[in-house]
Amino acid sequence: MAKIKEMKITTLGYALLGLLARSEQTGYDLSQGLKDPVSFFWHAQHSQIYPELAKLEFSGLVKYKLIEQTERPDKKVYSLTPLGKKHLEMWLHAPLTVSKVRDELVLKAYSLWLADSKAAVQMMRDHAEAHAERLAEYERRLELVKRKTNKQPSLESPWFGVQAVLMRGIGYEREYVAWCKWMIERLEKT
Amino acid sequence: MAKIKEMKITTLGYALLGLLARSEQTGYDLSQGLKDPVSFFWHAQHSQIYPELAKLEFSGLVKYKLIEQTERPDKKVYSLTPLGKKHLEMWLHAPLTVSKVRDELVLKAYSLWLADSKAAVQMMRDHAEAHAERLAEYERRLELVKRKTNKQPSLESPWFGVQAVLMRGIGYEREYVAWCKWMIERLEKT
DNA sequence: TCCCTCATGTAAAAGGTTACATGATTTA
DNA sequence: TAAATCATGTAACCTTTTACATGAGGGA
Repeated sequence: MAKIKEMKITTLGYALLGLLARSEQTGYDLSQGLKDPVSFFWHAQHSQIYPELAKLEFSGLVKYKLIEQTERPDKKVYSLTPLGKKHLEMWLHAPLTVSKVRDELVLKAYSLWLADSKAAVQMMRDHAEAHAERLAEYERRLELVKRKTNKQPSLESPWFGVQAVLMRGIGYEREYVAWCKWMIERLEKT
Repeated sequence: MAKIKEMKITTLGYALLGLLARSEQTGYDLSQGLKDPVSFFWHAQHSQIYPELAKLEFSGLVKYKLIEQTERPDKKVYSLTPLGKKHLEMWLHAPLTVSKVRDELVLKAYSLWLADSKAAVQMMRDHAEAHAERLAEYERRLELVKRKTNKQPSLESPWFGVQAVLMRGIGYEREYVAWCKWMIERLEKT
């Protein structure tokens, strides 16, 4: 009656399954993948990824081939098992509550009536610039998707996922820049 | 040489200081305050707030009066000390890197090419509705700010902080709804 | 020479959620 | 009668970050 190989899959686990559904990868690759472009909505350090992969493997959701290398450390190339794909699909269809936001800049804005307004303007300028850069990067990537798929990916193509998250990223960053600019204007005209 | 009363202040600590800079409050009040409207960009459970307040008090950033009550449990009314205000202002002026986003719906969107598109549409509809409700709520609150401050709060008024975060909230939710609608359209026309 | 990339892990600490614990009053 | 509000806390657990650990090869 003992429950074997049953472990609760975390959101990070599903993030990894989602990446592996596209192509087999090493833990190292995945830690890069969770930077770019997935990093926009989910991120993790390699110290979290390696143990998570071990759990997924133990639960039979992923498997790996060991590739021996001479000039580089050996590597484990992970791929989805049919069970892993099934679990990923189950997760996709499960209901989800709205994710909570944590944004330290907005938290600061809440107390900005106590701050020096010149310093506040400078802070907002810096963030406007950082978000504008991200916006440009996502727009560049969306152009790339268009080129690779002839205008529009089909709904069954992994490129659809890329398009979907880039669209969200673009909207998010564009709106963030607009807010920073509104803040700057408000702070500047006494 | 021993370091006494020196503790690193967490972001939650600053969130609490920012609330106490507006008015003295109990831990209970603060846990409500971190729901509404601050919850949009920072949130915490009371189990995190009470120990954090104790730390802030130990460090001399806040103090409290014990109010004895007969029909209700006794309460501690916290307020900012001058040191607390100084630290809050220092934090406001400290540089800040861009906050990372964690959004499980966008994570799902990335793998949505594997899902049933009808179910996906339903999920997007639910989220569009939830975000539209928040949008309406923030807009209602912004109207209230306008009425309370005769159109526009001054930069030195705490209402400016409220206006700032509501503006961000409104932009965020409006853009989120727009993305959900774009997703629905894409998923519906084959 | 120093830093970056590839490549995998572990350990410790910090941050955050869920559950446990108590108990009177008010509202549905 | 059941749930919500007021009011404060602790304990256990889970998640995430930062630091420790190793080591070869390539580029500035």
